[in-house]
Amino acid sequence: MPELPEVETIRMYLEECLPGRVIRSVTVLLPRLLKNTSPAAFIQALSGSTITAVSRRGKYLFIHTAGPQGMLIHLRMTGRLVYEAEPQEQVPSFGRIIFELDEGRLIYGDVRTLGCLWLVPAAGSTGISGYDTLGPDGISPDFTIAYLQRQLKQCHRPIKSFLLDQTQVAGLGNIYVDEALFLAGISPHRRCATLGAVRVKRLHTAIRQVLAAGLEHGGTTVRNFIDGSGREGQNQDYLHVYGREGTPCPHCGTIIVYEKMAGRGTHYCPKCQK
DNA sequence: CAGGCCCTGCTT
DNA sequence: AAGCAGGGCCTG
Repeated sequence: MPELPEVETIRMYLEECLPGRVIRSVTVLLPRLLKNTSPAAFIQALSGSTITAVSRRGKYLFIHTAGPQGMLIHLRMTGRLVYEAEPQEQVPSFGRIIFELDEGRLIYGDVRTLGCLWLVPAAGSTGISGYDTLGPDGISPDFTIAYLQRQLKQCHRPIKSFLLDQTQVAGLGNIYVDEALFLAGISPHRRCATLGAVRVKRLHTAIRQVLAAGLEHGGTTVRNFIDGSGREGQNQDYLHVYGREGTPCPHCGTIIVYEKMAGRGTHYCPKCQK
């Protein structure tokens, strides 16, 4: 379940490898991953073009090219992008789309095949609604305390649901939301509009903190995550509540609770988080 | 607002 | 053999 830190970890690696590389050919092993184009149009548009940059907004990766079209990718649950400088004989496990480059190759792999790839215009809006409506990125300067306070004030949902909403803040997923709420001492059930200024500020700090920690540790590998070079992250060793139900809260010793909220597994300390 | 859907591999 | 993992989108 790649969230902002995992996607950014991948982006940073690809940014080292890909710019300047020419896409020689594309093999689409699983056409249904292409959401707004046929395999033929996809291959036609990208073959021969030179990759210029790799950017990220929220959990989306944007592979920019020198041509009129770029590629937008969402890894969803189990997508992965791996660059092989020296391609092996066989396609790696779960390889779904292969980009042969002038040097090496880029492989989009996906166990559960829930990921999405789109062909998008190089400039202007992409026409992909999930991307065009993203809120400020969780680690960007645009995501300010004032912005957070303003949005929360007019929202009556539980805070967990708000934080998972990519149009409010981009990049948080289930793991980092549970962690941020723990650090901020806020219950996932808490209604947004009832949060006072002190707690909003604490939440803002906590969001920044968990994302920074995730990045610093190369992402969180709970099940499937590997980075652009095929390595696992280390941030799972630093989680406070996610996946720790039934164990004592690191602050007060109360047993961490697990329950379903809006279809998501939710982990929190009923004593520390109010 | 909750719940279903998509998906597969691992756990129970 | 069923349950579970859940991001984003869709429906009721």
